[in-house]
Amino acid sequence: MSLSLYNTLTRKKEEFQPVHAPQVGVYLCGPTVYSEAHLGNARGPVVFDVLTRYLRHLKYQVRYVRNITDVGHLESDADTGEDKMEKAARAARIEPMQVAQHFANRYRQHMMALGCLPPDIEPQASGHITEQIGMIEEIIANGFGYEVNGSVYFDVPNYNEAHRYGKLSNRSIEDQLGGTRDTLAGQDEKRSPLDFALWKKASPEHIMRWPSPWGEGFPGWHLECSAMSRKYLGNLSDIHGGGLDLMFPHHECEIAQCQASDTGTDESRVWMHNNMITVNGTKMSKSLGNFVLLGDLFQGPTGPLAQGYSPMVVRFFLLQAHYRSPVDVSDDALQAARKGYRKLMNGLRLLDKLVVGSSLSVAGENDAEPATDNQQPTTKPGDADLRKLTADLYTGLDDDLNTARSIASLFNLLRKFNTLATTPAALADVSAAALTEAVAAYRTLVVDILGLQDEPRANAEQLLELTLGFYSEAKNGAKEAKESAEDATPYYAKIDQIRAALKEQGIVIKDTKAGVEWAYSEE
RNA sequence: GGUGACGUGACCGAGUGGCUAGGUAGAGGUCUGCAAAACCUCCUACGGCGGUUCGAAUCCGCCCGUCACCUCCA
Repeated sequence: MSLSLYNTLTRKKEEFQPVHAPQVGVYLCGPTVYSEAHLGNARGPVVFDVLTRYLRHLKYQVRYVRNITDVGHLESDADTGEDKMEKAARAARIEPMQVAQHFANRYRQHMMALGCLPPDIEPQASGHITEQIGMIEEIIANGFGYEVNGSVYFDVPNYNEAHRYGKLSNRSIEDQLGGTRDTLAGQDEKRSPLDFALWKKASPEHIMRWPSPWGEGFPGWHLECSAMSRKYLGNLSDIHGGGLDLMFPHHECEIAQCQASDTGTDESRVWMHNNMITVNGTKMSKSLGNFVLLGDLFQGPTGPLAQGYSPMVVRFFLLQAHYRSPVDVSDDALQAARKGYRKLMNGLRLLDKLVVGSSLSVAGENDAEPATDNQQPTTKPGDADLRKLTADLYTGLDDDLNTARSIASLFNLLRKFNTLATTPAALADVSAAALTEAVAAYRTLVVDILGLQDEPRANAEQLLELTLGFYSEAKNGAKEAKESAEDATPYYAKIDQIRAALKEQGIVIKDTKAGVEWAYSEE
């Protein structure tokens, strides 16, 4: 079995072949940090987290790059003065970089909560202005860029002569010219409406600006990824990804920039695009205002949802669908996911008992029949079924990262585990080897690859209060018994038992006039 | 207008032409002091109309419907 991935560039599933095995370079277009991340923003990171986890499981040496775009993109072509970052900064009366830092911090928190391992490199666009300028110079030198009034544009028609602009999104420039909508303002500098900015001259009020050969300005909207991918993953990375809505123009422009610069490649061998998250069938987006912010979602009711859902439930929910399918958010769907997630976690907790139970039953078997051969049979009748279920775990993942199928396989294996746990006869029917293998595979897939962890639902202090409640009841019982001259011994026994049990946990009970209190033991 | 998806049982959601997806909900049962969990059984669908085929949810055509991108967007 080997991993195959759907490549947007070739429009088919391809067996994954690293450019330089065993190294694998993965790039995911990260957030523009001018606002809170919403659920839709989480899908790509979760999918790519599973992808990189799985690649590592397959023994590849992965370098995972996920950028932070902290150079604000302009609100529109027409708006030459203010960009998103500056707008947010002005609203909050702080530095644009403070805005970027704030939302980058929030983003990392949310991603961590969702179980996404931090990327190996998290480059910031603002820290790679030099690299971006260098790339622009190459593009100009190669005849695919031109300067006008301190701005530099990418010459799409000219580029299209030598290469094909639109190879990723399957568009032709004729179609795009024909279908151009209302002429946008601020386009007069461009030779063609299809051209896009590589460098923009900063207007006097523009705060985020850097010096360049063309004067003070800031880099274009697609350049940072091309420049940073090249810097950290070389001229040709293995996998480049993002949301479907980034395919055009963002990724298309990235490819053009790489081909037009000295990079001279498609930037990445495989291009992957995750589908959108929808609300009532419509794409969740900032502009439509139908978004669910991650911070709100984890906390409680928000937008179309009547209640909150924990990060792990959200992660499981996202992984229950294939990444190229749209996913619709609703309370019904999330609640169903929550139950499924908990079922999977209960299974995780069952695993240890299962192995212990197995060895015990094996020992008992041998004790009962000391005369029989002491050697454990290497295979038993139940092994075939168990091994089949185990092997099936990865068929989904191997097929274009189909987490939905692998999760279905997990539930099938879990049913088997539950049967084994409750049916000694069935347990005796499988060999320790097959069982150990199955248990390890389940745990590896759930924890290491899908990145699902048990979320503690019970609060330790609340559980302690509960215990202290029973303690108080025993105390009262003892008191009443004493007053009515009855035997209080059973109550004292219970009291002592609770005190001893808690003491083992490092907790001492203190009977005060105000009531029962506790403290950490100082011993 | 161009490009590209998608329409699966009560809900969510996989699906490589023939073999049970899975989760949730519902019904019945086993187990159980009660309950929960677990297990077993059931409900078992593929937008419509044609076509290809021994056989199609799966391939082809048309129609209906939904969505996405073409403008910042994961």
